[in-house]
Amino acid sequence: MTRTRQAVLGLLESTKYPLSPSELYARLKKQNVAIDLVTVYRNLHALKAIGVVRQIKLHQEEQFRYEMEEGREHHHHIRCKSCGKIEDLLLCPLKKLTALIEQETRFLVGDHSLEFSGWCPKCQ
Amino acid sequence: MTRTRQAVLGLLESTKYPLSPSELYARLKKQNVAIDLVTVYRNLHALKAIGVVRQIKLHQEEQFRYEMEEGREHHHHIRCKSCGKIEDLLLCPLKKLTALIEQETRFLVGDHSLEFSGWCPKCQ
DNA sequence: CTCTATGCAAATAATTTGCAAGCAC
DNA sequence: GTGCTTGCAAATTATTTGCATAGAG
Repeated sequence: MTRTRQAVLGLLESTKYPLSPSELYARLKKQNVAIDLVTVYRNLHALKAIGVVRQIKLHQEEQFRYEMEEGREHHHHIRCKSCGKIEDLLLCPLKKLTALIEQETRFLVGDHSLEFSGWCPKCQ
Repeated sequence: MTRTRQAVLGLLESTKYPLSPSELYARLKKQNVAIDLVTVYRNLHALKAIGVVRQIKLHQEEQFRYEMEEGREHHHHIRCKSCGKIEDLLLCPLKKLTALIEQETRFLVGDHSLEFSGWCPKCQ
C-alpha cells in the first residue's frame, strides 16, 4: 500500500460515481498529489485484479471508468447526454431475464451491462 | 452515393452482427475494394448522421461497432467472452422500466444499452 | 536487502483533422 | 463547374510497455 495507491483508492471511495483515469489524474493533481498518469492506470489495473475496483464502460463513451467494487450492490448507471452527470440505479430487472437468455441463446451468461442515458433535470 | 459508400453499406447489410471500422476495412480489402481506413470512418459517421447506421459500444470493448439501423427492430446483443461471437437479442424488457427510472431519477431517458456477455456454446 | 511501485519516454491502437486532388450530379 | 468525397499524412486521445530508480516491508 503505497502513497499513490492510497490516494487513488481514497478518491474512488469518496466519489459517488465512476471516474475515468484522466479524471482521477486531474483531481489528484488538484489535491497536490504527485502522481503520474501511468501510475493511475497501473494502480487501477492492480486494484481491478484483486477485485477492489470494477471497470465499466458507459454507453457511447470512449474511455473506461472505475468505481469501488467492495460493499457495493450490483447496480447500473444513467448518464446525462448533455452535461455528463452520472447517477447510480440500484434496481436491476435482469435476474429473471438471464435464465431466459441462456435458454434461448445457449450462451452461459457471465455478466451484463445496462446503461441508460438521457437528460438530467437541469439539462431538460 | 459513391463506390466506397456503396461498399461499406453493402457489407453492413450482408453481415448479421455489428462490425468495427477496422473489421469493415479488412473485409473490404479482402474483397479487393480500394478504400482507406479513414474513408471507412467518414462513411460510418455520415451514415450514422443520416440515421442509416447505428453506432454501438459493446460491454468492455475498446472500439465502436456499427450495424444497419433501418428495418431493424430495437434489440440488444450478447457477446462471447472467449471467442468474441456476437448475437442479437430481440427481446427488450425495458420499456416499462424506463417510466420507473424517469420517475425515480427525474432524468428524461433518451436511450439505453443492454449488453450481455458470457460463453457461447462452443466455448463453454 | 529484495521486490514491487513509480516516473519518464516512447510505443500502440482507435479515431479525427488538414489539405490537395478526384468523382458525382 | 461546384461541392461533397477520398487518400495520404499527421495530429489526438486512450492505454500500454521498457527501463532505470525510488520506496515499502
